[in-house]
Amino acid sequence: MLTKSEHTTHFILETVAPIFNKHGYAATSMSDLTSATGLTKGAIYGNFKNKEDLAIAAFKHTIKKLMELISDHINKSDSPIEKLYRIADFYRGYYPLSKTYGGCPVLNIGVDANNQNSELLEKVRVVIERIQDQVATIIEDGIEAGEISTEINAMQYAKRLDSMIQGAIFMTYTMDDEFYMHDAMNQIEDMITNELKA
Amino acid sequence: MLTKSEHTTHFILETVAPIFNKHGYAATSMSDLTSATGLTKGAIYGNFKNKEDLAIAAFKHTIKKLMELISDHINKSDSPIEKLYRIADFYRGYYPLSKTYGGCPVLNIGVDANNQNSELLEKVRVVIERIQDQVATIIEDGIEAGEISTEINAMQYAKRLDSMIQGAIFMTYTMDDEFYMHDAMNQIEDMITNELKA
DNA sequence: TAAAAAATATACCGATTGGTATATTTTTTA
DNA sequence: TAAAAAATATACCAATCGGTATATTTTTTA
Repeated sequence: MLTKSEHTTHFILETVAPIFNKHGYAATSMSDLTSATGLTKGAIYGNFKNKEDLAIAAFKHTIKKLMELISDHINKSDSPIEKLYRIADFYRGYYPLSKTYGGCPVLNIGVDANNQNSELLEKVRVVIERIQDQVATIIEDGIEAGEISTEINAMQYAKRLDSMIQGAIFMTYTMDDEFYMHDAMNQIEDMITNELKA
Repeated sequence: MLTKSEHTTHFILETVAPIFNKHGYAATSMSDLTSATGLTKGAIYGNFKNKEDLAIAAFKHTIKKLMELISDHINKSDSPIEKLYRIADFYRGYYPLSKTYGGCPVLNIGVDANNQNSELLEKVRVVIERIQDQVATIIEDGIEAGEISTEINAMQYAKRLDSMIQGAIFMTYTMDDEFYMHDAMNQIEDMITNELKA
């Protein structure tokens, strides 16, 4: 059973994460957070050392939830090449989904933390590397299974896909137009079919 | 000849634009700007209505300089298809170049302004649309000149290229690794050669 | 259920925020 | 070069900032 403070910690993160994600670190004030949670500074500072610690915990909280969602979606299939198609399929619905978290945390916190908060930036980098490692592993599994061409450099391809996805996320949010996301996923599916398949 | 205040206005924009671009709107304080310029609030508020007006003017200032650079680079060739290759070539050097402006203003201000400053976001959108229109026009010229396949949807392709470029910019900055930019430009060159060419 | 401990609220801190009214200086006009 | 105008500096404003010490309340332990 969760203790009272564990409940409060979770509640604070759940409430606060979308605010940091939407507005950025500097533009989010502690009073924004107290009024959103209905708690006082005493409660928040009792559970988190300071604003930066809270922002980092909030980022990790959102990432954990998102990573579980995408993992669940991918692992509905066992075939590596099918898993890649499933990644594209997941991101087709990413705009409305990520909106419920206040936007894409990798994009928003990545840009926000650059030149501003090196500790937070480092967390973003670790997440990006983890995502790319997972995609590269799927590609390598596909090569081993004979589904994917041996010509493919798994890590390079994982980075290329990640870069295309992040670009589509940025454009979709900035222009408020899902065309970018859908077009990028069409392109990625074509790449899987025409470049990756053995 | 420039008047005194025109000089000052230009000097303020030149000094202030990279700061807004790097730190974002909320994280940039007026005292950051007075100490960077060596001017007082009186001087700055004499030339700009308020902080938001200054941020908008600073964004436009950087965009104007960047657009001139890329236009000059592209227009060294007359052939539409060569112009497209030249776009890729321009962005190969974009990381060190844009660093001198405090980063990519479209990416940084686009993310920063979303959910925060609708007026600034609108300026970013107008710039993105202008860039895409110019690329689409080059593609259309290429189709008319028989250099580019008639199968190509110019506007769709311009958006796709733009999205890929923005993704590469984000990844390059966030990971501090030019691999992403170079790999994306290799990919774009391949697309021009294998998908666009008539 | 009473005492101890943990969690939360209250009240406050000095520093900084964007912005302005006015005084001073510099530049331009005549 | 003197007067008018423009540009800049100074000094100040109320509001808000992140953070903390302490009081109060709630929860847990015994």
